[in-house]
Amino acid sequence: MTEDRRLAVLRAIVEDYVATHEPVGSRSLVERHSLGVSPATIRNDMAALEDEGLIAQPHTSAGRIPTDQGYRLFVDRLSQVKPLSLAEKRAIGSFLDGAVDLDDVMQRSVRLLAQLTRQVAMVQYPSLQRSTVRHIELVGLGPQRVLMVLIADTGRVEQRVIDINFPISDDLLARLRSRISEAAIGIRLVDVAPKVSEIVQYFPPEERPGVSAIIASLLETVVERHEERVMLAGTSNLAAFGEDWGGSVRPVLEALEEQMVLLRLLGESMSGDSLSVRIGHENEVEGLTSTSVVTVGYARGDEVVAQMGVVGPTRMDYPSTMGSVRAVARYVGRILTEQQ
Amino acid sequence: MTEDRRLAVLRAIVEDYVATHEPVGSRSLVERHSLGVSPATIRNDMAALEDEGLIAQPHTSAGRIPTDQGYRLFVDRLSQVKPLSLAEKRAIGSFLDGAVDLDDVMQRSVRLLAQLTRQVAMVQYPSLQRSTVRHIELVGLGPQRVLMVLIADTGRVEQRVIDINFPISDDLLARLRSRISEAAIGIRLVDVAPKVSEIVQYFPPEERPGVSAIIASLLETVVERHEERVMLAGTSNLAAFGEDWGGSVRPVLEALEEQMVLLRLLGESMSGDSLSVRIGHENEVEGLTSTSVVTVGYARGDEVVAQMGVVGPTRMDYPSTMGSVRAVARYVGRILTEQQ
DNA sequence: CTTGGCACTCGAGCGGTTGGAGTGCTAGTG
DNA sequence: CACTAGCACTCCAACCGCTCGAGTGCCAAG
Repeated sequence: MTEDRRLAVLRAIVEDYVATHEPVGSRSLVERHSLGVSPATIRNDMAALEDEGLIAQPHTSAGRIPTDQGYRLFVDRLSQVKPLSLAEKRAIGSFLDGAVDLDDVMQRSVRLLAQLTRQVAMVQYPSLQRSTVRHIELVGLGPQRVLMVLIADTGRVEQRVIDINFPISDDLLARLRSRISEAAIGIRLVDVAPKVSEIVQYFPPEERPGVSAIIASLLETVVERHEERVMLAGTSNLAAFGEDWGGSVRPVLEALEEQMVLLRLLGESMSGDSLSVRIGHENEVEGLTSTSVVTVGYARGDEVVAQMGVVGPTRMDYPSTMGSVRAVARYVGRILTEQQ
Repeated sequence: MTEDRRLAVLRAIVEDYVATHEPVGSRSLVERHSLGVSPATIRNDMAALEDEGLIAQPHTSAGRIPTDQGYRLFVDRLSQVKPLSLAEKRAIGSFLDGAVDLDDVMQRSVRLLAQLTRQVAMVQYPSLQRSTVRHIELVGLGPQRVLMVLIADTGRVEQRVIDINFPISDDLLARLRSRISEAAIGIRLVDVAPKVSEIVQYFPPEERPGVSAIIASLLETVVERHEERVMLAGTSNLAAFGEDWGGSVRPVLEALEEQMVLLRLLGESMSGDSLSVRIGHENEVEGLTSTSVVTVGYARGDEVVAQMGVVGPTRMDYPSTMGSVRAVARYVGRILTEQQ
């Protein structure tokens, strides 16, 4: 079937281009892959593929390179996620098993991911919103200053210093703490706001100003503000593919410096724990339109709590990258699940 | 005096080269700076400067560029720290004044510094060692798990989850907390270890295993481990001077990704609050031998608590850079001092 | 539908040439 | 003694023209 061969040609082009970073021509194609036809035939197929917008030539009389659409089709229909080698699996284990903290787990996994894929890795902290509250602590630091510490079941710890315009006694603080704990512990953070808001009414009027200041601050801090955190690693890998790759590294670095951008990259695919691949212009983030982003959710128990992934050139090795990302995500998921 | 003119020539060379990024020749030098002598004279001076190792030519019949030693002399004797413009001063104020947290202050200042200098900025958190303990909290998370929160007078908050092999009751935890507080609050962290170690003896033998586990963990965590933290910003500025600048960006990015390297960069000059400038090969860190590092300490009250600074190409505008770094450091110091 | 043949295109690489910027040196001047 | 003018020399950067090879598109034949 001729259509089949065309796809085989596309696959071959993608693979060769990813391997060599050079436009691939009809001759070298038949030499490397045993396609059983002559270069001329391949040329016809290539012309067809070019009409369909799957490949392109940088200039007349050069080989072809895949377009974003070409990669898309390759990823969707022509490739399979490549499982890691045994050595790589072991590497994951030995790299991550020593982690003591959630912070530690996050940091190790992002580094690991960068190292495995030789690209820029990002790992999002487990979402606060989706976690349940395990513990809340209020500590008086001074007459008008309170430290609030919140611990989620994922092991995430958020702290914040709150300044209030009303003096707060230790006694009040203790009562407040137990009220809040009562109302919030075991509850998912998304659902905390209404529950906690009510508790103002349990306090006598003269205490309410301080109480509601703290509560407001608590809600604002935890529910709205730095809600999601992202770690980054492997930016030096940018230099490697920046050299031969057309564009300059600058806009990419700039984009990656913005937390907001990272969150968008990771957030856009909050669809579950299946691999998400966005290729070239599919990324709406300015500056990253010639990169691809591979992300996947990782779970605690059977609930997806956040995303991790990598950013690399569109001509990356998708099967391997997807394999690495998925493997690390699963391992992190297991760690999170085990350490109840 | 002929020696004076030579130095003037060196200064002119440095200034021109920093401005244009191109080797500067005798003719253009006399044109741009009114030195009152002819190019030929300048050439003689240049030859002398070259003999002294202060300037060099990339190849015969090209202009001269300063050597590391040339910059050194320029910084030490030929330049003055350039005060910021009014607009810049205002920018610092409006940028930093809204900060709510220590985290916030750190993050804002590092970004500000990157923006002002257009280089890579680093800011170190106030040293734990040099801080005094303001508050210690122990919170039971489960039968064998404790969260420890430590707050320093600088506003720095460190938290850590500790796993112990002995069950710990809430009551014991409370007693332990008050003992530790008693022993540690108001004490500098460097001096905490001996004081806190003693308190094991106040507990009955059957409780000692758990107690000493917690204390050991506390000391290890706070005194030894991630002791110093550094934030980074402006890596995208690397790309800008990577383009025309000889070397590739890669090794620099790699070096900057290592916390340890950053700490060394900032730590090497813990000599006080005076500006430190390390030029080119004076940096012993591999990968940064063609960059310069400008750092300065910032103080809380009258004690230097940490360092901040920037990394840039050796051909940076030293007076301005030094001005910016110093100004931001002072402002941060003021913020830290005011918000007791 | 496939294939071999053929003319055509275009970029990369090479060598030679030129122009300009810059130097060092020497001899001359206040 | 310090400075200057002039001159010969060097060398890079840019330009030009050339060739070579890889690659294409098309056509006619199997």
